[in-house]
Amino acid sequence: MSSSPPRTRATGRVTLADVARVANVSPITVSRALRGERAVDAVLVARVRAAADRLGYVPDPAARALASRHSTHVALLIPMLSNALFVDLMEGVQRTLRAEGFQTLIGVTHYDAAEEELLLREQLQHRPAGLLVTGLERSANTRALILNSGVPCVHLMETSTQPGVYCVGFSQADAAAALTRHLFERGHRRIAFAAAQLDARTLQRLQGWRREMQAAGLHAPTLEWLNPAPSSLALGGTLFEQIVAQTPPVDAIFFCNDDLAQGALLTALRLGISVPQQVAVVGFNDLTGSAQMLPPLTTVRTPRAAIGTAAATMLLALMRGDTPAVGSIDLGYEVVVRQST
Amino acid sequence: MSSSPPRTRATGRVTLADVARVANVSPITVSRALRGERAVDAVLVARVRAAADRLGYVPDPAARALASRHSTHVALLIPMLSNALFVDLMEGVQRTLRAEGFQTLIGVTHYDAAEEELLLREQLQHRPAGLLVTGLERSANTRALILNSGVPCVHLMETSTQPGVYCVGFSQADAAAALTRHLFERGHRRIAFAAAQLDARTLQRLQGWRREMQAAGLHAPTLEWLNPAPSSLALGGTLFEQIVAQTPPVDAIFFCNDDLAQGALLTALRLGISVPQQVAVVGFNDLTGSAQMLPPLTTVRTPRAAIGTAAATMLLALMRGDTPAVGSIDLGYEVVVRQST
DNA sequence: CCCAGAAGGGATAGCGCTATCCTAAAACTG
DNA sequence: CAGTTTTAGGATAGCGCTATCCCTTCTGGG
Repeated sequence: MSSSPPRTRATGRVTLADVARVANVSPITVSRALRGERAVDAVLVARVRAAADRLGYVPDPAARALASRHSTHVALLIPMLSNALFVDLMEGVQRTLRAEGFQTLIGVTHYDAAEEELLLREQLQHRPAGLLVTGLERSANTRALILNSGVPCVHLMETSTQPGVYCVGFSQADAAAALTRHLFERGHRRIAFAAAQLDARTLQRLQGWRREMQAAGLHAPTLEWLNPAPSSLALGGTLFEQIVAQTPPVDAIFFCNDDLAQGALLTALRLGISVPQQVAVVGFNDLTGSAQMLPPLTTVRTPRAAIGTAAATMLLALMRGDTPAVGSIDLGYEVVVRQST
Repeated sequence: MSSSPPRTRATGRVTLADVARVANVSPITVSRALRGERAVDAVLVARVRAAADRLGYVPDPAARALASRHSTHVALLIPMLSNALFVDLMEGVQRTLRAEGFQTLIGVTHYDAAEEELLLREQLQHRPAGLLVTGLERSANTRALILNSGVPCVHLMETSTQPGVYCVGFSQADAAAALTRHLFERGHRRIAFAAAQLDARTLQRLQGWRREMQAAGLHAPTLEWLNPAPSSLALGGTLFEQIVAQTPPVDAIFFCNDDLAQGALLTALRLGISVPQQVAVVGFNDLTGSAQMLPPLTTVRTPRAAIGTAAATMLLALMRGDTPAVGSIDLGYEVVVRQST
């Protein structure tokens, strides 16, 4: 009984060398055959494949990363996962990257620049193959960190004309402006803008609203309700109560996010304030539930999943060493008119 | 100008060897000093630390994984991220693991056993240091995969008395039973049970409700409304409409999840059906918005974040090679009574 | 028919770290 | 104080893979 299995390594793992032995080629040929790297004779490729399958060979990512100096990890930094927006984004990213053999490592920044920098530092230690970050606004420090790392990076949710900066998103300001014009069309004049969190994208929406209000000569500072607290249904309700108590009364409220707007609609029901007759309400992002509200919420549908997919595709190109033809992809938005206006 | 920097490697990376040279010790001593492995003289540790700081040394995780045959990755498999439940779970896990230097890799199974097996296979190729999976129910194949991998594994959201199986969760059936008894106390007799998705935990809740209903002699098959479609506000509304149309009328509805219940409450408002006067409504999980509903929703608060934290802590122990004193941790639940009952 | 160039296989040498064994000195034991 | 054990540093040998260079064979043009 001296016949022993062909495993040689102490770890008992099936290695490239084992496959090479069985296929009767050199290890490097196995490596090339399996990766499709360089030209390898079709006959040998078939033999290698067969041997690998028979032995149940699985390449070791750590060894691969060490030898090639590239991991198969992509770091994705997003502000929150309690916002469905970012869940959709993440799923689009993950699906696309996974199909190409990349792992997605998610970091949640909680809208905190310092936290983002820390997460980035941690992630960069792991030599990610690529980087996906939310938005363009970050500390000079963090920006330098990304640049110096040499890791390809795509920015999500916004657009930019800056050369060498890769983005996939849409114009938050334009979307907010379009929604504001929709309120004008419905005859609303005193339109309040209520916002929470006050991150970069929220402020861009504020700009879009302001632009239209000022152009129409309707802007007034007292119409701006900016609260730095995290966005929530409860806060939306509170803001709504405050805003409707204001004199002279507003005839519409633009909430910077659907969850605030949903909270407002529920509070309106509780207070017996009729929407849109007494006051119209709009939200932003078209989150789950907005269509089920009473009345259903007018909002802006944003292409989150598509942004995730497109950004991941762009990153894949960058990681391959290609230079994308366009550095900034604008995927647009869509005003969804429902009964709240 | 023959003085050159001490970097020797072609990659330009600061390595352990560089630190060793500067600290005037052997590389293995640097390795031990920085990891706190074995006893190293305090003086040397200080010297190594100083040298590492000065050079900006960052260990290479790939090399580390290759040499030690352990990655610092933990795979977390969850059914969905669009359910806030799992987001809370994930955040608890990630925070705990990150503090100990572990990376969390999230896989979303979409409640699909085949998808779960595929994800698991992919993850195991990366030699994770640990595994966190949702629930106990999976194919024999998948269970064998986990067992044979030898990777420590903790199961989330449920409890078990089986030896060698590590769990952190609570009894879904008991929680559902408690909520059913609450409805009894409120005088309800004809209590429908409405469920979607029909995953293992949903069915456990069904069992808990059935147990109480049968014990009270109130059970009837026509009270069970089981829909395999994914849970959503819209589906909750549809189910509600169907159930209230039933004769003889039910006086309460137990929705297996808060999103269904929220959809039901909104539909009740639309239809002018008063809750809880005409029909009481309860949900499960106490998700965002349930407290803001009209009327606020009676539900069961589940300790998601705590489950994530406790499971990660247990996994850390297992990865260290320790055997936890208790294999199954029950973190309980809390019936939250609001105005919908 | 000779030679340049391409195609395809392999040998070699690491990637950066840690497991393992070894050794010398220090700290015990009775 | 000889003999045993502990402590702590280091040498060695990989972990499993790929980058790089080299060599042979084949192709086609002049």
